[in-house]
Amino acid sequence: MKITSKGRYAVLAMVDIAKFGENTPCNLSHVSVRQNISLSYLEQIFNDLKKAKLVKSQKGPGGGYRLNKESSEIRILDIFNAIDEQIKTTGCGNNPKSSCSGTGQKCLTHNFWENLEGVIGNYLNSVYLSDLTAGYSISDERRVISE
Amino acid sequence: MKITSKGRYAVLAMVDIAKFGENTPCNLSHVSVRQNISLSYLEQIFNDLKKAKLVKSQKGPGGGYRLNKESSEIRILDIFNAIDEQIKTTGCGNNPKSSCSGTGQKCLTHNFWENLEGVIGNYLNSVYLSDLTAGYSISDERRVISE
DNA sequence: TAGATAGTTGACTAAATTAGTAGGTTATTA
DNA sequence: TAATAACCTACTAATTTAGTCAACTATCTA
Repeated sequence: MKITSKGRYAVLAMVDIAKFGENTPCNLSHVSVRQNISLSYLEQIFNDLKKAKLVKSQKGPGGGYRLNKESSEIRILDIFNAIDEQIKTTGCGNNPKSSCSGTGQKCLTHNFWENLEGVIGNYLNSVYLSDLTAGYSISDERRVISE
Repeated sequence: MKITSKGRYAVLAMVDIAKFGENTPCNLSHVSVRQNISLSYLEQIFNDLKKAKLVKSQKGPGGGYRLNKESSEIRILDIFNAIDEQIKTTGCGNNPKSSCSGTGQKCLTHNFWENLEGVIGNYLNSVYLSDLTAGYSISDERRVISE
């Protein structure tokens, strides 16, 4: 159960933009240095973010990226969707009608995995970019003591 | 944000064992056929499950695997831990003191990712194997409508 | 209008991980 | 003692990830 670096980077870079791009556009070289992410990789990510209209761009000197909405209107789930970071725990294909593991019917655990996806999705949908820039604290949620 | 097949298989196979192994040990060939999982792969998985004492084995003809506890005492998180399916969304190493992306300090999103891990962990910790054998329903939890 | 800046695009690739396969050994029981 | 089924280790093919590289286009400023 992991997140891809792309997903982590996308959220981190959006927080960076939200934080440093309030008055002036942020160019990716700066984001790259501040957050320690490869510039070329950032370019790919911002390509997706722009297509999803989460950011807008300005070419040329002094240009860069800015948020396209208030950070209080951008949900983390929006960022995940933009870069196609799917929340996918079931074994079946994208078609919701398709069966699990090619057996022609739902596997014994299908509903459970769907619920897990729901739990994760609900959470990502409930957190806004503005929550992160405000210094989201660990005490905001109970943590599980695993093991 | 995905689960590995190993993780999916482990939970599915445990449900299978819980369901079909009540009176007699389940041999993995049968599980393999019923759940459509490679036998050799199942063997590896059950090796881990046994080490974690979630199942016990019986060699020889008529042998197989059975649960080592009541299914109402086995949490899904236990299964994840047994096969080392980690819930890991932060970018930093295993050492909790280590920094994110080698910068020597926590990244801007660190707390958020930790919270996400907590949300997932709490959920997996709250569901028992017995919930799944009882026909866990999608209506047990609210689902998010994403996109 | 030249040159620098910064976004845009697409093709390519090394490394890591996943998802197995293959082949044998050991223990048990009928 | 033959069949069964767990146990164990090494290997590998495929996929995904996490980038790199190279070129192009738009825009601003001097």
